[in-house]
Amino acid sequence: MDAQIDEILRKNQLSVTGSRKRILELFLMSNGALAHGDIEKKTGEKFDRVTVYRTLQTFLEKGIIHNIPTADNSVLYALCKDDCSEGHHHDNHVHFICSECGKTICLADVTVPEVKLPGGFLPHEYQMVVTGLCKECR
Amino acid sequence: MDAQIDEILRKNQLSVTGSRKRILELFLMSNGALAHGDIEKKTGEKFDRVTVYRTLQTFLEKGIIHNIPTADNSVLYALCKDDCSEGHHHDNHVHFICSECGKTICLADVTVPEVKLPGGFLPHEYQMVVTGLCKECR
DNA sequence: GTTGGTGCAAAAATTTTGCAGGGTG
DNA sequence: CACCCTGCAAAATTTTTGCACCAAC
Repeated sequence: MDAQIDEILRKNQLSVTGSRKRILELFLMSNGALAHGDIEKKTGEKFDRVTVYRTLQTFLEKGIIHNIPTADNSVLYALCKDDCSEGHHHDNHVHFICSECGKTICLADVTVPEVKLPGGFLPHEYQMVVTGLCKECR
Repeated sequence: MDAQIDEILRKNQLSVTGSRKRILELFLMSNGALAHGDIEKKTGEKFDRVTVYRTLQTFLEKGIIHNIPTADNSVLYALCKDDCSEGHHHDNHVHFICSECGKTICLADVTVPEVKLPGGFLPHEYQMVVTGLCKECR
């Protein structure tokens, strides 16, 4: 795990620092989406709030994580797949939001279907969000 | 138009007030999604910022509008179709967000394709957001 | 007249920015 | 050692809450 973290950071030309390692570790462990608040809690507020903001921003720019839309418009981040390059996400799986427990789940196996757009539109990224009840809450 | 607005408000057991009429009118005219900031601008700041917040909140609860998740996690609202009842939305058309001019366009003719979910998930609403360049900006 | 909505003020929460010190490569 | 990252402080922005007044029914 530790080696994996280092590799991800180095591959993106980022210096390996404590906060980056820890936050990246959280994403690898959680296997889901994290909010800014989650990260603060899970690190035990060991890092400055500002550092968390900047680290997330950096990860976003490098394409290590992406942000995902949620039902209540809070800000959630999730790990990108390996084939995300800088500024270019191929993260077109479906996100499921449970309206009961509020959890956001990445349905990695469900790919976003292609849609035909009216002429003139130049699509760049597709996102799909399904809301409903998850396994536990139904 | 004015009669239509009154009817919508009355149908939802809301008193007909200036701000509600104006904000609802904006949604009917825009035929697309509006951000909180858009509304403040388009009303010429005639109404208190707080009133706008509360009006939007009320409309949300009544199911007159719904919020749209966007790629950059800004908060957008759009009118619900007629068959939206309270807390029950069937607004499954595609939203297009232009990354150049920032406009959000409802592609009413493009329906969201059905996707197969893994067992256990009980879907309620499908939303799809496409980002890219619109006709004017490409 | 009663109920509910609005505006104002203030507080709370979230996010951004500047700068000096410290860790990384 | 040069550079980038972090923490602290402060500012800017966004959202929420309380209360008195006014408008809608």
